[in-house]
Amino acid sequence: MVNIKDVARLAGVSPRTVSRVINRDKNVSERTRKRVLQVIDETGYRVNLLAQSLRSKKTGILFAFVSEKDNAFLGEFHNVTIQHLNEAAKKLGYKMIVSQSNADRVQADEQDGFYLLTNGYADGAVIFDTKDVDERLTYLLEKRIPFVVIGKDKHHPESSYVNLDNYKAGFMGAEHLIDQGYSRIRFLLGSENYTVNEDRSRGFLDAMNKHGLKPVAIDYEIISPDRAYAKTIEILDSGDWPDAIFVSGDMRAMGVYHAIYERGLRIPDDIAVLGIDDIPMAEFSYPTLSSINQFPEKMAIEAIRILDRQIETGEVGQGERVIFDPELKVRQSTRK
Amino acid sequence: MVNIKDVARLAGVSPRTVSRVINRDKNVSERTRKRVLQVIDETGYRVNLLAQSLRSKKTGILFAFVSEKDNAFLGEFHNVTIQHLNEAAKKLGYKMIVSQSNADRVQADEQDGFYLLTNGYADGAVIFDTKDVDERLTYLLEKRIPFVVIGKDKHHPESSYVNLDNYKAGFMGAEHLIDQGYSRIRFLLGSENYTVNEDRSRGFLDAMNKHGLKPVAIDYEIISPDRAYAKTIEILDSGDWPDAIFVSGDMRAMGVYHAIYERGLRIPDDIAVLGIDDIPMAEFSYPTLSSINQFPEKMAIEAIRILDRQIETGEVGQGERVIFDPELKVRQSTRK
DNA sequence: AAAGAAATTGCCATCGATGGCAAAAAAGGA
DNA sequence: TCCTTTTTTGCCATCGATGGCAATTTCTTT
Repeated sequence: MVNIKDVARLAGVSPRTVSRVINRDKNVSERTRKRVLQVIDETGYRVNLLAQSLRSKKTGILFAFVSEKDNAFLGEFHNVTIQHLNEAAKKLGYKMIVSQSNADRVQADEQDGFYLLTNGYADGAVIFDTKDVDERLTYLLEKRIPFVVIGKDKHHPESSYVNLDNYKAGFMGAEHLIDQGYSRIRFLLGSENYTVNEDRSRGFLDAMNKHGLKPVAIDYEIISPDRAYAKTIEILDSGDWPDAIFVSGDMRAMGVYHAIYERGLRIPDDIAVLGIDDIPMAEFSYPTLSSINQFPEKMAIEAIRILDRQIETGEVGQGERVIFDPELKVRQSTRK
Repeated sequence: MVNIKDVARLAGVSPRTVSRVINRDKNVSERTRKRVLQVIDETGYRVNLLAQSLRSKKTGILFAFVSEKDNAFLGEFHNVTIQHLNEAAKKLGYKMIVSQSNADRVQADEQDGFYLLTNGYADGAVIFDTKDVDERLTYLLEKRIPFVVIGKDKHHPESSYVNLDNYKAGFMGAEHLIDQGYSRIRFLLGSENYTVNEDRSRGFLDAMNKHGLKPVAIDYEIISPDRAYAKTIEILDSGDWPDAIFVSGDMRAMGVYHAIYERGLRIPDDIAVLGIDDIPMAEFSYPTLSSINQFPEKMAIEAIRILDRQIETGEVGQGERVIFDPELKVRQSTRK
């Protein structure tokens, strides 16, 4: 592979001059610039990013970490948000990369994406869905490596995050269903030890209490459409039917739909369904799915902005936070 | 950030010795090893991967490139395959990273993932779904940068790929529907200029011809569940109903389902639906979705194996190919 | 205890690029 | 034309790690 010295030799200049041309330094005469550019073109020379980054102590790369479990959340919030993160990162001149990394694995094996971040391959990271206690965050704070959580980290006052007001989302969802006249409401949620879900369930329960209702149950570990399907079948076959199912994640709501259809029931007449995420499919399902919007684009933009600031100023651990208000989109699936 | 020299100084040895300890070189006395390890522990030293990779000319990193458009294929084949690629890569000691990169952008802007690959940030790449003509592949071949396509590249005899026999998949799907007694079949496909889709449609048409049938139509650009929904509504409202819809992508098949439900029709009695991918949801939908399996896990393993071989041996451009036979999973959605 | 073999450690150059500064070349002024 | 100023270019050191080899230390052996 041709390097800067080769180019320099072929162009009859010093490597330093080639470097200047590459970096658009104006202290280069037009004549040499042309010559160098031509050699670059002829040889197909590409600057070595490893060397550049080593020297400059900057990679211009940001990681987005998804946990292995998350990836099972196919087609939901993460995918959409990553799209937006990507765009936002580009706008600020960063390169965005997605990698898997599991919480609770600080001294992770070298294959884990987290290893790349801690060992200099990136300038910072966006971390999705941290667990109740996420050792990685403690580690990053200690090392002063920039990061932003998408979700909530209640354990470190210094960590920055961008989050939906999940308490409000849970509250709002329950109250909407109650408003519509539903009262035997079941709430399907992801893993219990994620703060996001903890908040949602608190909000949900508070709303139920406020109206003097008890939820039929809150079901955890509903982390995919097929789990949602299986759980709903189980619920319907138990005989003790709810009149509404509130489910965290629109894709999972589709699993709920199928179970309800399979048992010959109708939405929303027999059972209402309310989702969270408001993905495009919510509008293109039958019946159209009521859902709570998380504003993934706004979240992504804020996340990158915060990360960029940390990287630029070196001020890590300022505990900058942005909380979004959930927005309810009422469609057919909850209209009695 | 603490570096190898700091550790060396604190441990009272030379950097070279620290390096030996890090790399588990056995030519180090037990006493110094202990001392060095202790200093590493105390200081929290982490080896700088940029420096390591620059020196060794190896990063141990593989990219998986998804095009921006692909990401709209939420929750489908790509997501699952990436999971498997990740695992397979780990097994062979690589770190796997996902990035967006668009075909036809060789001299891409610096933010594009492709730039990272061509400029030394990775050892090789898995490229999804190349277009009919993908300049990137030409470029990588010329530069002798290892890559494997998941899909098919009919333009370069030297490029390696792992692929489903898409012709056969199209053929098999059509023939299954015909066997079941359907004859007015519509085929919904992604972008026309992807070789994958070209092959599927050829297979489909050949099967129809073989049985003396004409497809009602082949519809392209159906790249997401919502597009599938919209197209199906359009089809149903046109009055000229098909009796079966064959759709590339199970997630998109869900869009078809919703449109059919919305128009008050039943699956498979009024209209049959057949998907491709065989994602978990196929089994957990109502009715369960017949689908054609692409064997994402096997594909991922083969892809990584091929890539690893290229990297290890330096033999790039051998045109190694692995083609998988599609497997039809018959479920309720196509049983008359 | 001396000599030779084996184990351990350190020095230097290198991977590819660039910041800082000095040297060289070109331009401007009298 | 000579001197000063400005522009252009090059040298050297450095980012952090490691391969190759030489130097040193330790261990064997007689």
